Amino acid sequence: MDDEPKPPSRVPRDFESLRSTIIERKATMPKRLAQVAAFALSNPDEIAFGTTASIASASEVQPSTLVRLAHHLGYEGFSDLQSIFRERLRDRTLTYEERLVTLEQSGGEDEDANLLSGFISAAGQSINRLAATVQSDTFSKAVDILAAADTIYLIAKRRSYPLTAHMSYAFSKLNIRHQIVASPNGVDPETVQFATPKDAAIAASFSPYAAESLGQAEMLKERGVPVVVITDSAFSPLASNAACWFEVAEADFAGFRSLSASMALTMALPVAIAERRRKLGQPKSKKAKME
Amino acid sequence: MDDEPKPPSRVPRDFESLRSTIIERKATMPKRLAQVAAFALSNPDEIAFGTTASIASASEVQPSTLVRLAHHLGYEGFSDLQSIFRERLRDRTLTYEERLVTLEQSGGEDEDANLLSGFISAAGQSINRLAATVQSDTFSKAVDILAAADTIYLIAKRRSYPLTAHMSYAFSKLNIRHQIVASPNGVDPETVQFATPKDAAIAASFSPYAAESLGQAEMLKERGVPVVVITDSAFSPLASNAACWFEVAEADFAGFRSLSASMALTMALPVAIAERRRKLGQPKSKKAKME
DNA sequence: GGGCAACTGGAATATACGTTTCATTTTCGG
DNA sequence: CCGAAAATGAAACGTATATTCCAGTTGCCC
Repeated sequence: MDDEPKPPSRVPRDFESLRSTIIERKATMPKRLAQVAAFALSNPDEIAFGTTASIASASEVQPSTLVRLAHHLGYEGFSDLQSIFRERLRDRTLTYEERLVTLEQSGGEDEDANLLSGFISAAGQSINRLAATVQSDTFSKAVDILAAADTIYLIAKRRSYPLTAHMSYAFSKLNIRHQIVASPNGVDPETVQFATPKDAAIAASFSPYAAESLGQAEMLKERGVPVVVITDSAFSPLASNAACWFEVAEADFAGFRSLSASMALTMALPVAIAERRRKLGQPKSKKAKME
Repeated sequence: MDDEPKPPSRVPRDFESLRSTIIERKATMPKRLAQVAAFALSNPDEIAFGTTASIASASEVQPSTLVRLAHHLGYEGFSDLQSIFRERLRDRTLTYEERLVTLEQSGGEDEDANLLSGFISAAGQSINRLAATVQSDTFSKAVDILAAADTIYLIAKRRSYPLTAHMSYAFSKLNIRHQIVASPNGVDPETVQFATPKDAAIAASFSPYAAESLGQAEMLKERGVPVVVITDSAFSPLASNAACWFEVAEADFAGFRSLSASMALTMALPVAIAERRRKLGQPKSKKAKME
């Protein structure tokens, strides 16, 4: 009955602590309690909005079990437990989509503002999609390859060029030897010829794929240089040549595709590479430093 | 009593329609109804989770007024109205922060993944902040200035250079005459000297401000060239020289600041300029086309 | 395998909730 | 300024809700 006298372990007052607590204690819980606890974590919104009756039938337990779970976790009752699930939704920061609706409405007929909000929205969508689909193992593999490289060749033309521009800056700051394949005097093919299998490359290209980028990536592949690819689909001609590749689905607006997601990726890469090298005693970057 | 027989105007079933409906009809509503309707729009979470009693006291009306509002809008009762506010929270897509917590937990000790999620998170924060703080009038003013310009000079060094790189691409695609102030052979000061008061410039720089950018912006200002500035605070040395300026607060991670927000802004600018010129009979871009 | 504690299901209960009702006040046209 | 209609405040009402209680079942230790 008096389950709650638990002075040692404090009761979680925010969703994340509650989540950990449940995961931690689930193994030692009675069957029905564990059952409804699992349901709660996979259907948090159901707990937030439902009633004891509705949740009970959805999770196939008795309403009383919900109260028992709450007591078991140290809460005063189901309502107390429920408040945690509600707080989670309550103060959630607005998504930009929602903010932008407000912006659009306040702006009224202001076409400029609509344009701006459109691009902001596209950027947000891209970021969100990246966050949802990121495969961390692909990222790790890319870092493996690039951290082992002597020189990293950077290939990205036209719309994707800003990615290269930023990576070049970051690599420089981090003492990582690299070479942009974008000369003003047309010696790109020759630049690529200098690459050896001890080097590596990052190639970014999105539909419609720049012919130059494809050709250069192809050439590197033939020379045995591993190429890390950032592109927009599995059907990209770049993907087939890749040692590993990222699929980044950028949203577009007014015909201009966002670069936000790719940019986040290309910001993370240099730092991750530097970090990896630091751990391994920086076999490459040290060399680069000396010259 | 029978308020609801309103076959013509359908009852809004999603939050945004409800919002519009309320805004539209607020003027013709009785005092108390308008009062609680306004409260509902500014405290939607309160409606979603509160009870008639709690909402009534918070908005300083009687509980019955809530039911009256619901009926007035055509709902079956308060609970029906409340469900709209709940749906809004229910299916809201997760914020990346939340997704990334999951990513971090699933990734466990994976440091690479943490780095990546950090950059994604920083990008998302930047976008969100921009969405929240955008002043559309500043944007309009910037477009006014730039649409009237003969040639647009682009100034952004080092970390901000990708912004210029993208704008140059977009301007080219849109047939807008521009000049990047970033020559490989050190003639930037001379380039800037060509500018006249009929031109305009976009300068982007963030702390620590690149001395070159400051100097060139200053020089343009002295020559009477209006400068649109993108920077990170009102105290930026660039802000004082600006014809108009944007404050963009980029989040940073691992010492590298995100460019997502500024990038969204610099994507919107060229399109907005092109659009403005199209409306005004493209007095400048036509000229640029001919030469 | 017996006995005890823990767990579970289902009904009982007190409460809090949304809603309705009605008296009072306010608004506005004549 | 009067009177009808609308709007409002306050209390009463029925219902659905969270919670408790108790009987039945399961699991486990001695």
